[in-house]
Amino acid sequence: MITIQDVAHRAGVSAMTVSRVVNNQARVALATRQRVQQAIKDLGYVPNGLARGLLQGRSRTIALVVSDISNPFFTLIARGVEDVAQRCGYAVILGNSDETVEKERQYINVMLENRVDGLLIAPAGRGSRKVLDSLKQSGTKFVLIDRHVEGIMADLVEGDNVAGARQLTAHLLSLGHQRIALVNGSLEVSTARDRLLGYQEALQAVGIQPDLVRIVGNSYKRESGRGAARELLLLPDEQRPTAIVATNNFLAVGVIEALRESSVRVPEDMAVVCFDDIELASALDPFLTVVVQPARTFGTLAAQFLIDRLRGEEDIAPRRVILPPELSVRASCGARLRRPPHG
Amino acid sequence: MITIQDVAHRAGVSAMTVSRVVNNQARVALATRQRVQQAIKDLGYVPNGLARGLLQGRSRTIALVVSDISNPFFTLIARGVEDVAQRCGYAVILGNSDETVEKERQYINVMLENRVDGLLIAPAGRGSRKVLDSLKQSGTKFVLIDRHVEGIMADLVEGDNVAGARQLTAHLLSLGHQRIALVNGSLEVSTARDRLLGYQEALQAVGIQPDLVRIVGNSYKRESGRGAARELLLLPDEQRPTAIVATNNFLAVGVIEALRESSVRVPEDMAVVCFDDIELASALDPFLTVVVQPARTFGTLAAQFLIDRLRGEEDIAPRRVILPPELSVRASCGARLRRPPHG
DNA sequence: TTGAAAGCGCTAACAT
DNA sequence: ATGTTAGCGCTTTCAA
Repeated sequence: MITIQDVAHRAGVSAMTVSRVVNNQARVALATRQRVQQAIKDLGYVPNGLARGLLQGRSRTIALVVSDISNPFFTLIARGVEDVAQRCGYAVILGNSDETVEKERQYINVMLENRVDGLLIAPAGRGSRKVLDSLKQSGTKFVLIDRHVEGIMADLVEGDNVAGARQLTAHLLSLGHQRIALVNGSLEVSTARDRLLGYQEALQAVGIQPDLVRIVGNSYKRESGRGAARELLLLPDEQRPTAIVATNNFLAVGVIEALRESSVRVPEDMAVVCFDDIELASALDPFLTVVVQPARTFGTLAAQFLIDRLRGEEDIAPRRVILPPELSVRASCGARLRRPPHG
Repeated sequence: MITIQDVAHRAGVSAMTVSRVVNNQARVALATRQRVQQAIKDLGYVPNGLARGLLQGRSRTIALVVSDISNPFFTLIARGVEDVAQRCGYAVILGNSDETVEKERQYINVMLENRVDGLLIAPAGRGSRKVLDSLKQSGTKFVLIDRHVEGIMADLVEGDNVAGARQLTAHLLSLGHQRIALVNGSLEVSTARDRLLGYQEALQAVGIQPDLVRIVGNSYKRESGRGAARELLLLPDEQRPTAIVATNNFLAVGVIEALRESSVRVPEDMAVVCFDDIELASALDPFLTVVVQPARTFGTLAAQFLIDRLRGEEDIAPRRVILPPELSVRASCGARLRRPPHG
């Protein structure tokens, strides 16, 4: 590897001068600067960020830890983060926690070893509190994305999950549905808790008992949605829901798969609505009503917050932003309750 | 920050001993080891990867540069890469080139500054050759994903794009279509060139001139697909295609959007097939025939290849893997040509 | 405007 | 089984 010394030697100057050129510092004679730049090109010199980072105590790198990057919701967040980071001169290291606190902890540790300047985290659950507390203690900057954790005061960018779930449920009510089930992820995650709340609020507001709740263990997975829907279909006719609120895109897909298995048509026989857009699908064949969150903005905002902190906003109180979701109504005709509720 | 010296001091040993404990090296007395581990815990010591990397000349970090992480195809690749990297003790730095050679070059440079041990790259185009050549020259390990570049011999994992396009086109022919258009991305990218080839082969095999080709400038973007489809709709009836092959998921969505704008029904009035699955959508509402590629496997394989190289397979010839795509036929009834071709 | 010296935190190589 | 020395490539500080 070419070092700064090599360049210095070739250009007939000291390493310091080369350093100054590389970092665009002022006090270098034009002629010298050009000579140095030529040497850099000739030798193909690439500064060693590790050495620089070691010395300066920062790496110009930030971490993004989400549950699963292959969820389009987090993908969009990643894209937003990456854009902002890039513009501000930071590289992004990626980690998937798979919704487990343990894997999350491991990742965060790796990130800390790599001396990331800060972290963006969608915490896996309440158990994340421990790691986050120790991060806080060590003075490491971080921003929470999409999910909060009780007892952790930190910068946060999330959606209004209560309102979103309320809107979805109210939408179904407005179409005439009375028996509305909720298929929800593990309550470890704040989004699941908040969405449950919104669902309950909407039903209670019209005097309906919110008792058709299925909490899947294995959070927000397609398989879980499928299992939950199967259970619901086993209910006797007069208890079976006529509509299902799935609290996330993966769950919704699982639910619909299970319904199709049993030849239950969507939305004619069973209305389905869910949180999170289903990306390209929606453009193609509008089929189910969803609550869309500005995921990319989650990413850009959070990254911006983090970088602001890194630039020295030490003692400013944590910024907590709650972005409003948007109800995107589709297939509302099909979803309208056709037969009067049984029984 | 806590350094190894601090730990050494607290445990009453030398830094070397601490280092040995941290790295699980053998020759440390059990008692000493425990004392050191206690000190590490007490102080919350996290080894400095920058210092270690500087010394050892490697960072245990690899780079992934794709055109756009928010394309589900690349998302899945990223997930595969991340899994393998994680298992092998590497962190992954992410970059989006947005299909521009210039942004790609910048990213690669940043990655090199961060002293990544190797790179996984889906090159933006033929212009990528320059960067890749210089990577090669500098001895930096890299693996190409999804796209090859003329003149660059390196490890490669891609799909059989010629065969895939041939299958899509043949499928349409088998349904009775004769005027089949191709909406393709910029020929800068190898996938676009190969897909064009497959399309041409399939048509020529049955004696049809493959002249209904639209190459969009702005590679593989939704907007481009929309524009191309609009153009095709402007053709006089007897020239207008009855089916469209879109060479990527984004283009397909754009095409379908444009068709819907003009009240052309898919697939009844115009059949559409495309490369790349449309993720969750396909599970929900099978509507168009696609060529699915094992994207996640692209990622895991490529990462494996890279890591193999990093572990010292210096002089082994480049491994070039071409994974077979799979034609997933859907909505074939609707896509069958109904009216005999005009004219 | 330029350079010399010192040291960031760690571990390879060599003692003991 | 443990310790000492030296130096990875860079920049901060001070001097010229």
